[in-house]
Amino acid sequence: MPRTNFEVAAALHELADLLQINGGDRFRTLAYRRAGDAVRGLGRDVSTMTGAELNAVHGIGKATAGKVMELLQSGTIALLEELRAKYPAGVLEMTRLSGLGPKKALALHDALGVGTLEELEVALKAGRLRDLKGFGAKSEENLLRALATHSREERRILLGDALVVAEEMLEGLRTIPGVERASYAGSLRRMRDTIGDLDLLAAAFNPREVVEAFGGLPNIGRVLGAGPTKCSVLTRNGLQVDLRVVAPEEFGSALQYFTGSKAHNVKVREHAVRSGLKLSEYGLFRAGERIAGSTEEEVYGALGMQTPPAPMREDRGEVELALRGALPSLVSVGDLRGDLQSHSVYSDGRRTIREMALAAAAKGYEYFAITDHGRNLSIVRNLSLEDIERQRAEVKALNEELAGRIVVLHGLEANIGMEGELDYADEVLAGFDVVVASLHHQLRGEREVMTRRVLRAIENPHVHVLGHPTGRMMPRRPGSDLDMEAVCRAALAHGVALEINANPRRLDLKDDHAFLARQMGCLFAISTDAHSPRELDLMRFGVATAQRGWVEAKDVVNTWPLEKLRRFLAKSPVSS
DNA sequence: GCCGTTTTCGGCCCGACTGTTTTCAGTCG
Repeated sequence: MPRTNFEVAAALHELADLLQINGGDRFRTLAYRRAGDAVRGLGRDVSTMTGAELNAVHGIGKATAGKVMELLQSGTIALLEELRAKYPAGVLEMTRLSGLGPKKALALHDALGVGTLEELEVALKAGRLRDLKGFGAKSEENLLRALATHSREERRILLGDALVVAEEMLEGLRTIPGVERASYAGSLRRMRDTIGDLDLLAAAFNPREVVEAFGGLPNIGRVLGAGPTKCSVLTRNGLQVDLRVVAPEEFGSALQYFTGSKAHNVKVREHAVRSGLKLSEYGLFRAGERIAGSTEEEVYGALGMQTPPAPMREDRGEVELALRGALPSLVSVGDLRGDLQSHSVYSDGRRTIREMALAAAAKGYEYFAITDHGRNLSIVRNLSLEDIERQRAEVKALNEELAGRIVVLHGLEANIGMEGELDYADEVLAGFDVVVASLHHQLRGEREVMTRRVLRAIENPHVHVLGHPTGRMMPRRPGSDLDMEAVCRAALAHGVALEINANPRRLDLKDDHAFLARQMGCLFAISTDAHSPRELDLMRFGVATAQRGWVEAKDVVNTWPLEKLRRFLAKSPVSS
């Protein structure tokens, strides 16, 4: 039975797609698609919601709420089944081909009886499309190519990898004569955990020359296409990059447009229309006259709203808040005073505690926790009871040596066992300054089982932080199926902070979960889980994920001064 | 189907490109 937000959203999107093929009212189609987006970005678990609660969500009306309830209770939607019976799955799949939308896919189905990708290929090769109205030799060629590329599975790359490439390319772009400003846009600027392709934007008066010079930058593998103001290229490692060059007075509106998300843009443009204005990538216009465009702040300002930070732009209510001047003040990298998860040579880290501490001090941190693995994580070197004593002495000596520069906290990353038990007896756990409890093995259990394990760990009075809560590891390992609302409730009740692990392969809590936890009033720790000094720099990815969840600095325990953090670690009341 | 500092009815974002046409529908982002 479907229960995850992802599955419900997928069903609504499929319903929208099939209705579109069916040729119904296109706004009805749009409504289901928006409702699907709303479910996906819900933050809370849709299967725990009542019909009335669903109906209260913006973009979900009475009819859609009814369909979702039907899906949750019966396992499917009658209308969806009806449409599935009417159109072979292949028709829907055909619309995934680049250049083939619902209208043409249906035309192929009706005129030629084509109902699968294989049948389409046969028809194409037999030249049966050529004489069909609306198709020609060119469509034939394009569809054959689309079929060939379709079989390669969709590739998205990790945020961390994409950002490195983007910054490299921006650096190159800025050296091109005539380029006044340049930025990356799209899902990368919104800091999504994975990125499809890179969108770059430049401001210049000589777009043609810029486009040409861009194609010659060192890390470009192949130019896919180029026009007077834009081009698409493949980098040497196969990432597609789209560059668009605009006039400087259009840069802000273009950046706003290309940053998205699409849903955010639609919402903003609707507001513009209601205000008698027109917003496009070329600027904000009143009666054909540009009234804003050179910066995003100018554009949003002229619309009477605050500028939402890019990670918030997912149409989760940020437009409404920005219009009321009520955007939250999101946590930023500069707010952090320390890192609460890291590893040394005592477990699977690559450097000594001293080396790690010095690197943390160089970042300007006030405190820093070393949290090597406990003894039940047998796949890596871990802490024996003797190790713990040696480590404690080492930390004490280090704190004397580094007094005034940084405070080292003696921590542990405890492993959550099959029954929620941790590595050591209570009196051993009590000896650490900070205990992070994390799942590392047997992550694929049933939701009830996994949730029970995590809840037991949270209830342990010596645990301060729940580390990388779901254990996901992108791109392959999806993470445990947890009742995240129950986890948040327990964390709140027991004074446990939820980690937002900043490693780009984890980003766990992920954005949606952080959004939910923030709504429920939870506390967070944003930690790098660094295994080397360099990995301390990963912090910005954790912060970006927190921002996507609308997390504020006051909710993040490692933005607090050491004294306040110590009260939290002592499980004493923390005044704000 | 959804929604409301113009609206409980009548609207629903904007522009570019492509391939097929001969003025435009479909697709995409």
